[in-house]
Amino acid sequence: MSRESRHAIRPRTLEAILEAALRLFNSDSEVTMSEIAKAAGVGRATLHRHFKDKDDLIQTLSARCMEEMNAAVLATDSPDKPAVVRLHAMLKSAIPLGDRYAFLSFERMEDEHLQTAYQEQLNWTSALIERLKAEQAIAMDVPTSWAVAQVDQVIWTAWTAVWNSELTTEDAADLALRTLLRGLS
Amino acid sequence: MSRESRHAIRPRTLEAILEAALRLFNSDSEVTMSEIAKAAGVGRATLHRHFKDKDDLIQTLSARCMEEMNAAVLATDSPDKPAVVRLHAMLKSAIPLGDRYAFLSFERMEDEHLQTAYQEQLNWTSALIERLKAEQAIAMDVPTSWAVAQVDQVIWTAWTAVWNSELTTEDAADLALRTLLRGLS
DNA sequence: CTAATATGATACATTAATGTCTCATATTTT
DNA sequence: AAAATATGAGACATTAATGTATCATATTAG
Repeated sequence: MSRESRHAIRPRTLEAILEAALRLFNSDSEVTMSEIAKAAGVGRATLHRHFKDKDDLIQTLSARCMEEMNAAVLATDSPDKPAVVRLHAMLKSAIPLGDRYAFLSFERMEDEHLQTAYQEQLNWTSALIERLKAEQAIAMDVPTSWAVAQVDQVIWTAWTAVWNSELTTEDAADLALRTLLRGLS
Repeated sequence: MSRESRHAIRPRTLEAILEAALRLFNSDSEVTMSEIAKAAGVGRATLHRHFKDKDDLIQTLSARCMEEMNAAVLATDSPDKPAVVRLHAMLKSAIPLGDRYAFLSFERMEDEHLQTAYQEQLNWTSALIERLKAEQAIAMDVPTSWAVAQVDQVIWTAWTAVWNSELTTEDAADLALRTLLRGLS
């Protein structure tokens, strides 16, 4: 929402738009503004009133997803506990937000502020990986970048399994934790 | 190339187009035919002469990627050897084709024939997972669908690492194998 | 070398999506 | 209840991508 809106946006309208946009972008990245408006049950003009263009919408949605991810992970984090516990908590928080995760991964991030925020996410995970190594939960000789990538991927895989009703969130988080700890040991 | 071309296509032209298209689609799914033509060093008219529309190009490219994947995997497969050996061989073959893999995963497959071919790929992997279970290389209680997803994801992760010059193909395949076997044990 | 033909460049028409505007209606605020 | 204002619907203009046709040139095949 870069445009200094001449109209304030109603909460319901904003939520409906962002929810529909997230869903549609995840099922097909080539979505039109018309389709988003229709799926959100909102007039096309309303969309253009509040979002300058598709990039503006994507940027707003990206920022929202990033905030939600950060908030969810930080809310359940306990820096004092063992890294394994923290990883488990992180997975349980992040997996239900897998759609946000996927969106952030797929969309190109042209916005610099957002890029650095995403980088901080990766750094957070990197730091956790290092602690896992220090606590000998995973092997030292596994490249940290590899481990971080595995964490990213397993969140997406777990979310997909949950979304397909193959697993519950709990089971998916447990399986993800086990897969990661053993796979990287 | 659904259109019964009034002009035959020259091998170099076809290769240049498909190579450019694969590269561009993987870096941004919203690519125009113009961009593809330009990247391929080919006239825009030539593109439209041989491909009815973007879907036609995607379909042709998808079929090509599928064939290459199948050929590469089957060429190095030894059905008689232990499943672990077969998995390793499969990873070594598939990782260098990670870009094909990614393309097939990202693009929606509207073509029915292609969908079944992709499903066969997944079935092949499923069968391999079952044999790994039978040979006690991985745990019985890991859902096969989870294991298949892990294999898919690790190929993509490994290819990315290779593409980023973080690992060699050999190292990536070894790391992928190790991650999978331990992670699913 | 010559004929056949695939290509590139250009011009042109068509289409789909975008972005803007107005105004009646619905919602919220006071 | 009345005023303020966000929304929906539709008309409209603009733009970007698409798809087609022509013709000179380059490439290939004979």
